[in-house]
Amino acid sequence: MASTSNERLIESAATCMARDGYYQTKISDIVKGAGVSQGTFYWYYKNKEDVVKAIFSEVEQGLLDVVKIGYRQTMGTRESMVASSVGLIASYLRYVREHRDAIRLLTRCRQDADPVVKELANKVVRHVEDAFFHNIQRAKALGMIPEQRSTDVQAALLMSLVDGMTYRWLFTEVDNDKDIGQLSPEALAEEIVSYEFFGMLGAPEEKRQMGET
Amino acid sequence: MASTSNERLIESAATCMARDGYYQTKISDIVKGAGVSQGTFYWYYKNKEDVVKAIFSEVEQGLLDVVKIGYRQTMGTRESMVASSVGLIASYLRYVREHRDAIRLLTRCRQDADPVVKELANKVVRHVEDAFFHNIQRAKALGMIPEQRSTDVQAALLMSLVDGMTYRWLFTEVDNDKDIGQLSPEALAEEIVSYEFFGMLGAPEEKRQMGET
Amino acid sequence: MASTSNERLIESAATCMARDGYYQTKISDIVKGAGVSQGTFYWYYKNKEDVVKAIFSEVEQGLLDVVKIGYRQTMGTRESMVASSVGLIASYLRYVREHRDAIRLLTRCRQDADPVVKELANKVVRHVEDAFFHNIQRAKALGMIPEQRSTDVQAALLMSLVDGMTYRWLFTEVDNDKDIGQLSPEALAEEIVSYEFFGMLGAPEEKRQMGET
Amino acid sequence: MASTSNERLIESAATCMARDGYYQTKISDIVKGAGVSQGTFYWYYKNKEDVVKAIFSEVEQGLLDVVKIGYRQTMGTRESMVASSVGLIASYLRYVREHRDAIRLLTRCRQDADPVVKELANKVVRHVEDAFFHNIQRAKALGMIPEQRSTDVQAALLMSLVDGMTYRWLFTEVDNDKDIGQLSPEALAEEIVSYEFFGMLGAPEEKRQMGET
DNA sequence: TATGAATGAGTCTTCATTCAT
DNA sequence: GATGAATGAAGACTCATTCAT
Repeated sequence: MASTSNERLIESAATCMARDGYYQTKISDIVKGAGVSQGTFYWYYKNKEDVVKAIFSEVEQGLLDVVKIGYRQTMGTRESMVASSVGLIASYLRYVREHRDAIRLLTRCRQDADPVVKELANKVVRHVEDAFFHNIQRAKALGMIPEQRSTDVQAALLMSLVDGMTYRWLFTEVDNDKDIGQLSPEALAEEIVSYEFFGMLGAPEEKRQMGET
Repeated sequence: MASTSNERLIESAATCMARDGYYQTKISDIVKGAGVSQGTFYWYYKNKEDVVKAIFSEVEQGLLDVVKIGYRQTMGTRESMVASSVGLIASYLRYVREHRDAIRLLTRCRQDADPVVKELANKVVRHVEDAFFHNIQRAKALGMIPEQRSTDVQAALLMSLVDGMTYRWLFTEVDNDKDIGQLSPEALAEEIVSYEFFGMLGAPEEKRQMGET
Repeated sequence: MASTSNERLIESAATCMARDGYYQTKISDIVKGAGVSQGTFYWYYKNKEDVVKAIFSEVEQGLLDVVKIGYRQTMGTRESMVASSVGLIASYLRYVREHRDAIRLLTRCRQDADPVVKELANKVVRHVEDAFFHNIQRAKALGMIPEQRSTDVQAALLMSLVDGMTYRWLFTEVDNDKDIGQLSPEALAEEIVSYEFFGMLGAPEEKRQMGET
Repeated sequence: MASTSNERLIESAATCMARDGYYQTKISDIVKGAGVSQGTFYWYYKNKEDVVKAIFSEVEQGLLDVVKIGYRQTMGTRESMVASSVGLIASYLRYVREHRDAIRLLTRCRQDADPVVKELANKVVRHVEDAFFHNIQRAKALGMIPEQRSTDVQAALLMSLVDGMTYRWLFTEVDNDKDIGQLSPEALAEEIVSYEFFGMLGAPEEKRQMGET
């Protein structure tokens, strides 16, 4: 509770920037949110760029920790692969839900922030995609996924899927969003992973079911 | 040739805003790019919001025209469905490549622009997603796609895929981007559609091929 | 009378900066003095540095025009040399009195201004000293002044004399200043030139007079 | 060795202010240079004005001690007068060279500092000029210098000479300054005194030498 | 239609100064 | 004696917008 000025500043900065964007957030908004004076901001940070860096470095590690756990060591059945993927994506979704502000800030800054911050944000996301890439590569090496398709493209497709759905899930206003925002992390993860592995046509058993119907 | 001030303003605005973002683009940048005076801008437009609207209304119809062609009327084989999807996505990609600036502007404004413009941009994208939704629904009605999964979610997944890959394809610097930026619209469309229908595990024939190897 | 905003700005800037110094002069002071708005300043000038440059380039030419007239072409008597020197210094003094503000600004900026402005101010003064140097050199070439002493040092001594006395004459408050501030340009010029040529011991005829007394 | 915080503050203040000027020197610069904290400054001094006063009171006495030694008691030859003047100016130059920072600070503060400090700096210089004044007056009383010219003006001329040349000698960058900066205190003193007494036309013996050549 | 001078509110940033520890 | 966190007033600069011509 008796948080330090510094902590209050970081938190307020994340909240404001997630809500209003990097450029639209004024230092005066941040300090108002933190309940400190204008000068105090500059005691801790050189400028806006500086706070964002601090926020990013916190979030990057968290994200990577989650994604790297997905690294598969041994062969398994297709079912176990799918199940562990669902588990991975679900942890990812739980993580981002816990860190909504930082994640939204990250997403926004990839498009709108000054060049240094932009590049930093993209680097974070690139690191996550790299982790996805290695997971796919490993699955191919273990013979669990066919090798025809480019792993680069597949990692990009997966990243697009996860990224886009995360945004829809967390940040799109409900009335526009049908029911996606209501899904549990696990349910959404299941949808994503099903799509990831089987596409719109679904898993064989699903197809079988369909054939039977 | 001798384009009007108005045309030059629209074009300059699109270029500047695509490059710098909505808020970061100054009226003075736009008029500089258009080679007219500050006052002239205000003769044609009330403010920044006003130009963006003009740009958006141009692009929305184009996008919808492309997507609505994909609306399937009659039953066909799975192969023809996939082929026509590839055709659809490829036209989409060709279209956005032709209208890079407007598309990038649209994408950026969904996240960073004043509320009215933001909502406008999101509406355009929502319309595209609706078109996807109806295409999927129709395919389900024709029995070409299993019906278990929520069409809402599937449309969102497809939109994420198309949106994310479009961004990667057009706007990410090459060195970070491996070879995605180099793909032809057709090749990229093929990758997306394959993923869309069959996921990472690939189409049955691909799996068969793999099995035979 | 109906002077332009630009003219009013230049004049106000010179007045303020002469009075308060480069760094202590606020843009808000300048615009207040000019009776225009803050924004108007920035329409005409990039910043403080920019106005000062404009002021300096005006004054430099004026100063050089005065000093260069002193360039002696033909041999003459010692009396004519002294007389023409008095004329030169007197015009110089009249000029600086007419341009008090610019001159004071120049003097202050040689010590206190940002590096670019400082260097600019010093350059102006160096040009004046160069003109003095050439005048002395020419007088030596014509055999009117002994050649033992270094012309560099002599020019510097003369510059110190003129500079220091100008400052005392124009800018030192009277009560501290005995009667120097009351002298006419011609009287002060006569004092300076007498010292310049004959030093404290005075001209021969003066010495003679003294001897006779 | 282990100098006190107070000593370190004084020294740092002199260094910073000599280099950057009164107004441009921040308290934070001073404490950085002294290696103490911001708060410590305010333990010893009320504000910037306060430190400068401390610095000035140190330097004033030193300067006066040097100049007052020049006070002539008894009649002598013109040569001895010149020689003792050279000695006086040379001590002065040695002194200011030893106290460069304080001297530069003093010089700068005469033009740019807040009114109290400015007046203080001017008072120091006025005291020096008074000492010059009395020396000249005494020389006149002893009949060693003609009396026509105003002693006030002569003292001011001498002060200008000494002041200007000191500045040139110590503080002007070499490449702009030809060789003045390279002179020894004695050589420069000789130049100044020769000019002081005989002006540009030189001493009689010099003129004779010239005539003989 | 078109110009560009003029405005002033809005922000970032600096820095002397205070004060609890 | 000494620290350094905290303050807030002051000042530079930006930029959307207006308006007379």
